[in-house]
Amino acid sequence: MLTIGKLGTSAGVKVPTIRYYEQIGLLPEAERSAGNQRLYSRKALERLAFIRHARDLGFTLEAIRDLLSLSDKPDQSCAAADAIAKAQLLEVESRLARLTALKAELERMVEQCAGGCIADCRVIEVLGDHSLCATDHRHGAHETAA
Amino acid sequence: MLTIGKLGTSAGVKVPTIRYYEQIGLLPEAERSAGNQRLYSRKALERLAFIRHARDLGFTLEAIRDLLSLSDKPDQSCAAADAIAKAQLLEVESRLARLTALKAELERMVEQCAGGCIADCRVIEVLGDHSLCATDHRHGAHETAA
DNA sequence: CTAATGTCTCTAGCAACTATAGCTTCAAGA
DNA sequence: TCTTGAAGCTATAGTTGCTAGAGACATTAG
Repeated sequence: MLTIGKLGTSAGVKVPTIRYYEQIGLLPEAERSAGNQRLYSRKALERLAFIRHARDLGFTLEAIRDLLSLSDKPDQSCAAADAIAKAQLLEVESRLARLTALKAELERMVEQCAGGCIADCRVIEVLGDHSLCATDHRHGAHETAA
Repeated sequence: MLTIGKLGTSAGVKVPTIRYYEQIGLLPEAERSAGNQRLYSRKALERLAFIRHARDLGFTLEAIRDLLSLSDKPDQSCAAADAIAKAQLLEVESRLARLTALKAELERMVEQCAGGCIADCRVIEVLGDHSLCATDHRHGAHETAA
């Protein structure tokens, strides 16, 4: 059995984050030692590694919750898991498209800056006037995860 | 003079967001009508449009605060503004790189899923085992803005 | 045995809003 | 003029995914 610290190091997750996952029900309540400290099995480590990996891939905790409950039912169709992954892929693709446009706009902005004073600064000017932009980066989906 | 609603529509910013910007000092306190309602000038509209545009380009409110205070000093060098824009460009580029890796991994995952049952699902399997991944998307910078 | 480290709970904070409740003000129609 | 409905006001709490701190207890190395 692992203490919370060992578990965290093994899975690459910080200790308070593990407690947080338990608190929101993403991890089951851990067993406790005589002195009330959390103890974790190999299985718990696997589950946490799963969460960690899915987070790294940008899945929300809600999506991970669903994926975990699916992975607990090995006999069911994987259509649902597939759908979640596909949705995440779409998310990532749309963010990618948006970021690509942003990058182009920022590059344009930075290139045009001749380095004079603020009054002549293209950075400030472009920010103040969207019509100076080449691409349509308006009202984009603002994101939360990587 | 514009009411807060008109201002919001003109700038493409929601009314509560405008009040929030005022609250955190990004917008100056608005003038008030006899009945205590906020009233905005053309200048206020420009300032809000600037903020909106910068947000669309992914600048944080902190960065925008700096850019705004710079834009109020037209005689100074634009080096600082330039630096902020360049930092933002770097940010966007690093997010882009990360997202590109994520996309590849998600595509692999989704492609490999044969559509059977959970026990055979590549999506679940790959999530459970990082070593099945092609790229290094581990411990990436998790972001907040677009 | 003691000191250092690890763990415990609880609360509050971060960004950047969004939503709700319960009130007042305003503009337009009857 | 009255009334109704939209728009405005304040204040507070919620969102996501953690992170940081306080103050107390547990464990372990020397």
